[in-house]
Amino acid sequence: MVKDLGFFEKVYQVTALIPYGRVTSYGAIANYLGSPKSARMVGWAMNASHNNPDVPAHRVVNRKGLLTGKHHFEGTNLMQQLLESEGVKIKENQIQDFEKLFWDPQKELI
DNA sequence: ATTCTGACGTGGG
DNA sequence: CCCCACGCCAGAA
Repeated sequence: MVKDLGFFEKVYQVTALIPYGRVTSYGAIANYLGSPKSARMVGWAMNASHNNPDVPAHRVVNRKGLLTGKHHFEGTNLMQQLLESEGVKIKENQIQDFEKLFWDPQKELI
């Protein structure tokens, strides 16, 4: 029996469900977890997601579709490369057509 | 226990 | 749209 999943674990679970080529925001995940005010914690969780290779942290950006966490990836544009390899267009750290690619767990993951 | 931090979000100007 | 200030809360030291 799995013990009570911590906040981080939950974040990983949801993040791992983000479809290929889609993106979501820290706030959306936090909202889905029932803590809309804990968006920062989602980012913090991403910071600790280095142990979880299954967590596509590059598909999580801030509410503007800006790659604010790219500096936490190796190199200077690994995050962008990963996204572009999935067909996501990025210009100046800004995801193009962010609204179209946005994946809201609360709506899609009923 | 206390203090600080942060890959955010919102509201006001 | 931009900029600024504040709240938020789990984890680390």
